[in-house]
Amino acid sequence: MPPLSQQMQQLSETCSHCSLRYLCLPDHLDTHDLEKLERLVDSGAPVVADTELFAQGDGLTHIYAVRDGSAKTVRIDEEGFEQILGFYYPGDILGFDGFADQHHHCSAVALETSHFCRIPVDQLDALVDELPSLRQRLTRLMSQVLSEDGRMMLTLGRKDSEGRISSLLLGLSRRRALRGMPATTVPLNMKRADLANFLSMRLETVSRVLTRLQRAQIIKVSQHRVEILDRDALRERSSRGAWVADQS
Amino acid sequence: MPPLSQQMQQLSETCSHCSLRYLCLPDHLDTHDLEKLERLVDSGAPVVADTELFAQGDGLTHIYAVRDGSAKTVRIDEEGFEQILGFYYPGDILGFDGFADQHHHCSAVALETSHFCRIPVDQLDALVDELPSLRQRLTRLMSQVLSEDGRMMLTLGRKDSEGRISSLLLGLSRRRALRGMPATTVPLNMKRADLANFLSMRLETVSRVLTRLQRAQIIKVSQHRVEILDRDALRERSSRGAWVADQS
DNA sequence: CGCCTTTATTGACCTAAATCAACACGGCCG
DNA sequence: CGGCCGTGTTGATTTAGGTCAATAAAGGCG
Repeated sequence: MPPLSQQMQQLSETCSHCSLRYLCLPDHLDTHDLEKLERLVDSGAPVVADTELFAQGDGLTHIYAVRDGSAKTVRIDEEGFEQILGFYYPGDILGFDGFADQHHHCSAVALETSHFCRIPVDQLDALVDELPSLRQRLTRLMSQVLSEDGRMMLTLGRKDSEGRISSLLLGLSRRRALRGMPATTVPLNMKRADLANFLSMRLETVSRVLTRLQRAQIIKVSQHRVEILDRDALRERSSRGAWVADQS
Repeated sequence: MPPLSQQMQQLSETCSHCSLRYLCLPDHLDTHDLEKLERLVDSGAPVVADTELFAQGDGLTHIYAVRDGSAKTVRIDEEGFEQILGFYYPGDILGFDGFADQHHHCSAVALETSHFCRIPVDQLDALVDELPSLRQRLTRLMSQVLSEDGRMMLTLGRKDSEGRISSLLLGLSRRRALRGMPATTVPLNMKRADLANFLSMRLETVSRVLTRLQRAQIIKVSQHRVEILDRDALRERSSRGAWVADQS
């Protein structure tokens, strides 16, 4: 048996054996195309917590897939305001927004010590011209993000604090389920301030809502881990908060 | 001289002569590639106000480019809440979010009597495999949307009512400038309720803010048209409202 | 281990904007 | 021309959640 480090290396570099291949880029590629993609992928050294994977404004050289661990993307707008745009888990792709002008429009930061697959954009680009299946896969992934963004705008715009937290928890739980992980336990690896920023609330409010939901026996909070006790109640609250729009 | 109808027909179907080609799909395509794209484009009949171009859930058969007029996209989420996702002007593309699963995730509705270029997705898809330049163009356009969505989330999350309205007005103005139209006059072709829905405010608040800005000599409102009198002040207010996030 | 910094919770107060409600305007049709 | 309905404006009241402030855990480090 090869030493562990070499084993990991191998694991990291073969999409074909990756347990996340159906979530990630490789989905829907045949073995031949997949091989070609694999050759581009390079799994770098582990990225420690709070380290930037890429920074807003950087040229777009790579896109990244989360292998293990987690990350957030942050954007600082023209006026200097900071907004967390999303949290990313194994199988998620980081960097799509850089295709617009070949520069990243947000920074990506590891939430914990994590591993990422790096894919050089120029080579990917060339390969995409060669493999229609890969192009289609990329298009779909981007389109998915688009459609999730829509959902997020709705959450930010229409839901009250309880609705936002509930939606977030359900969303994280759903994404865990997709990855075959226990969906009743949701680890909140990010800080309260990150949650608050992402949901556009104050961290005091996040705290309050979490304890309120806990008192209502809907969740059980323990520092950086939430147990979902009553999923239906959570769903109910995630929509309750939303207000109906006026008729146009 | 050919009759007007025929003249328009011709105008509609040749991207090469379209004044919007640098905003729209054709940008960066050479004449040869452009010709091939042109053959796909079909400009249908005029779409009257409040008519659906496509409906949420419809299969993705075409994507659309606004030729003249304007449109909005609306999404109704699982819980029945309605959210306007965006307003679209000449040169903008509608339908990108359908690539995820070949179904539209929102409806598109004309705000006024408008013309759209229809592009059949299956043929576009085939052409994209053939023309790397077109693929790149599409990727960039989608990526642009992604990056604008980010900006919008920031607006919805962090800005107060004045900031939201100001940002919207500046945004619309900027987009007019891009199209070579007078940027100090911004027509608000949508209803107040649409504005309110889009910005996640109540229509009363929209009204109040507009009059407040008018009283401050920053804009001049007349039913469905806003004159920007003091752009700097508007810019100032568009950021003033935003609150700073807690440090992570 | 104990100190100090960072992160999280809880409380009291206040403000922006939602809500409720009345009213005004403009266009359309009889 | 006058009434009516859709649309927009303005006012009074309420409330969710932001703000300020104090306290409590938790984690890091000499």
